[in-house]
Amino acid sequence: MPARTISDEQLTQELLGLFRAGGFDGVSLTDLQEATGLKRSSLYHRFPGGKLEMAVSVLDAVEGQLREHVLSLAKDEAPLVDRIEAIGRELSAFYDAGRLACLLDSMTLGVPAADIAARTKATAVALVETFTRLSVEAGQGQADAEMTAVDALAAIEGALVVSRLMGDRSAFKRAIDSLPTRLGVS
Amino acid sequence: MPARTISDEQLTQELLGLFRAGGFDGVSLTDLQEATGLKRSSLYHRFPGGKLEMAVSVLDAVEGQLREHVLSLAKDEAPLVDRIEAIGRELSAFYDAGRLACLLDSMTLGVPAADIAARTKATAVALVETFTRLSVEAGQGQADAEMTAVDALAAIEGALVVSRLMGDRSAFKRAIDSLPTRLGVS
DNA sequence: GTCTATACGACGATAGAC
DNA sequence: GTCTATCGTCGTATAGAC
Repeated sequence: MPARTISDEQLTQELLGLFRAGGFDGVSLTDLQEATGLKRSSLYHRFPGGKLEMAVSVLDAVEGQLREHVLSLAKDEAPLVDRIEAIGRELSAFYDAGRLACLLDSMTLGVPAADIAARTKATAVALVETFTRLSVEAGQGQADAEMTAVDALAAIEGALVVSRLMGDRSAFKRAIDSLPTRLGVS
Repeated sequence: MPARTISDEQLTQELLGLFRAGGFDGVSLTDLQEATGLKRSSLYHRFPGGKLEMAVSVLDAVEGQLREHVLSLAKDEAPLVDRIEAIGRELSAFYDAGRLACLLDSMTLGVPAADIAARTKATAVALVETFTRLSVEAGQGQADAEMTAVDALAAIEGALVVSRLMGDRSAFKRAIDSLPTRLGVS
């Protein structure tokens, strides 16, 4: 079995970079082969389902990374504020302080394939559930906690859009920095 | 001069519907001719610059509508809260209570053409400037007003993304309803 | 596992009849 | 002003050699 010239992890990261910036329709197989250094047919060897399978694979990888490296922080032993701030730092790193678009936004334009709609929704729900738990822990009632959780996610997503539109990253920083307050930590 | 089978206004509205939902790359000329009832070549007769000119034309029309029907409300004679609420109602109508995506988001994915980047930015700036003026009028200092204005726009944009992701329109309603408070009206 | 070569449809765009 | 017909390119996807 000949060695792979690029690892699955690296491959997924390159695909992620393109899909998050351009969306599903905005990225061509030519773009993908240039970014990965693999020819079309090699990409099809790795992803027999073609471009759709590549996109789904990226979404799965992102949800996995998110759960493992970000949302898991919510269950640490540290004080509540510290955990929320740690999550904020991880999110800021994932979006390169607001310079990178959100995959959930770019992949849901147009009429997304069912696989894509289901996975983007699941990832959004995972984020909201974590924020909700933190907010409940901060003392909010369940209903209020769910609302503030959704609004916190919206603040981040919106800040990323505005950052792209106006080239001003300060809104993203505020969305991250305000996370503890938003979730109800005095 | 033979009569036009579809008015410029109707034509632009159909193009807007497609571009806001699918973004520039996500919409094909075939989509456009089906939505407008005009054949490719007729679309090119109206927009010699092709798809890019159609997109730019839509962006210009939206900025015009926004200035005329929404932002103009900021200069009415009514009390400040009433004017902000009126703007909220117009924005809610424009986005069909959160069911429709924002053109500024969908058109800036990928590497947008220079014309598109310039116009989306100009429209975003127009919104922020109006929000800023209202916030200053509410008693905030200039720097604070600019921040809250950007955050208010981000809240709306983010709520639209979340609405699309999770199918929950309540976040959009909250973003609109909280507009007066956000802009500093007690 | 990766490559070259190719199939074939959809893409944006244009020419010319009416 | 709208149409039919067509161009050349790029899209996704596949076959088969190495």
